[in-house]
Amino acid sequence: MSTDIRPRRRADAERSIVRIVSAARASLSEDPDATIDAIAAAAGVGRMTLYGHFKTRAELVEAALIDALRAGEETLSAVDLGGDARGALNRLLASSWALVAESAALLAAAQGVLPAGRIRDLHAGPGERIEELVRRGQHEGVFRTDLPIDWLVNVVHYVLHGAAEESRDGRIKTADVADVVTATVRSILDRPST
Amino acid sequence: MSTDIRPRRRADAERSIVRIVSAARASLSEDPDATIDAIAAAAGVGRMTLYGHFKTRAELVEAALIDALRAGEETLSAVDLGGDARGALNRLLASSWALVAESAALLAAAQGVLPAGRIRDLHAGPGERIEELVRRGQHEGVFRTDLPIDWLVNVVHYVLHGAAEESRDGRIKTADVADVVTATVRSILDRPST
DNA sequence: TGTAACTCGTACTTCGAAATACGACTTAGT
DNA sequence: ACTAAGTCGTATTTCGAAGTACGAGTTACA
Repeated sequence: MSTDIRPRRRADAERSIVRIVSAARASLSEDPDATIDAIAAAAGVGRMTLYGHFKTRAELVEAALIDALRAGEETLSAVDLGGDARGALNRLLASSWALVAESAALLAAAQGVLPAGRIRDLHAGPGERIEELVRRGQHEGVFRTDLPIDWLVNVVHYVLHGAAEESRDGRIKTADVADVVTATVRSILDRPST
Repeated sequence: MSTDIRPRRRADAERSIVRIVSAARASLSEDPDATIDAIAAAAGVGRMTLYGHFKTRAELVEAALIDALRAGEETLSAVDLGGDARGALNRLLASSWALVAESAALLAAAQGVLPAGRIRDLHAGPGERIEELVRRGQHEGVFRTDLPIDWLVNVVHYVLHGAAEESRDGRIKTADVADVVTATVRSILDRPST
C-alpha cells in the first residue's frame, strides 16, 4: 500500500524527491502561487530534475499536500486521547490549529489544481480522528446528538481555518488562539442544556 | 457619497454599466474564473464596451462584489431585528446564509484579484449588523462575553460560509441549512452555563 | 568499471486570457 | 440636426508560467 511497485529508484533520486516535496510544501505554504521554478530553486535542484519526477504542477501540489497531511497525522497520533472526551478534544484542538494554520496556503493551492473530491479524500484521516472523538463524547452523554455528525466534524474544520486566518492577520494573538478555539468548539459540541 | 462627480454619463452608458455589473455578478457567482469575454457576452454587450467602463478585471470584480453586497444589505435591512436578541439573530441568519451561498464564488474571485484589506473593508456593513446584535444580546445577558467580540462576529461568518459549502456540495439538504446554522451559531453565542 | 539512471542547463514551444490599438458605426441629448 | 459620447468588431500585442526538446555531464550501483 505504501511501497511503490515501480521499476526501482536510485538513492539520489529518492533524495531529490524528498527535497523537492519538502521545498514544495514550504514554498506553497508561504505562497499558494509559488512557481515551479521557485520551488526547484528552493529545493536546490534544477528545474528539469523536478520535471523528471513530477510531470505536472498538480502532481507536485498533490505530493506536497499528502506530505503535509502525513506529517500532521504523525503529530496528531502522538496526542493522548485517553480520558474523557472533552479533555481529549481540547488536547487534539491545541495541536490541530497550528497545523491548519501552517498549511492553509498549501490547501488553497491544492484547491486550485485538484478536484474537490480528491482533496476531501485525502482529508479522510484527520476527519475520522475527530469523528471518532465526537462519537465517544456522544456516548458519554456530553456531546450533542441533535445535529448531523458530518456537520459537527466539518464545522470544527471551518472554525479551525477561521482561527488560522484570524491569527495570520493578527486579529487574534497567537497565545490566545488555542483558548479561543477550544472555547468555541466546545460550545458547538456540548449538549445544549435547554 | 454615492453620486459620482464624474464629467457626466449618457443614459445608454448607465444602462450598459448596469447590465455589465449584473452579468458579472451572475457569471462570477457561477464560476469565479469566468472570462471577461464571457461576462461581456452574458451582458449582451461587446467586449470593447466593457473595457470602456472597466479598465481592468479587478475593477470589474470589485464592482460586482460591491453590487452583491449592496443587494445583500438591502435584503438584510428588511429583516425585523426587534424583540429579543436570540429571535432577531435567528431571523438574520435565516436570510444571511442564502446570500452567502449565492455569492461564495464571487467572493473567491475577489480574493484572487483584490487585496485582502479591501475585501474586509467592503464587508464592514454586514459585519456591523451582526456586531450590534451580539452586543445587544450581551447586554440582555443572553450572549457570552468571555470571547473577543470580533472573533464572535467573524466566526459566524466562517460558519455561514461552511454551511454554504456543505449545502452546495449536497452534504446538507437545503431545507435543513437554516436550522443547522441557527443551532450552531446559537451554541457559539449563548452564554455558557458552566 | 561499465552502463543505466539521474541531473540540469539552455532554449524553445504552448497557451489562455488580459489588455491595447484603430476605426467605423450608432445613438443620446441639446 | 449636429456632435460628442458611446458601441463594438477585428486584429494585435503582451505576458507569465507551464511544459517540451535536446543533449552533455555526473553518479549510483551491480
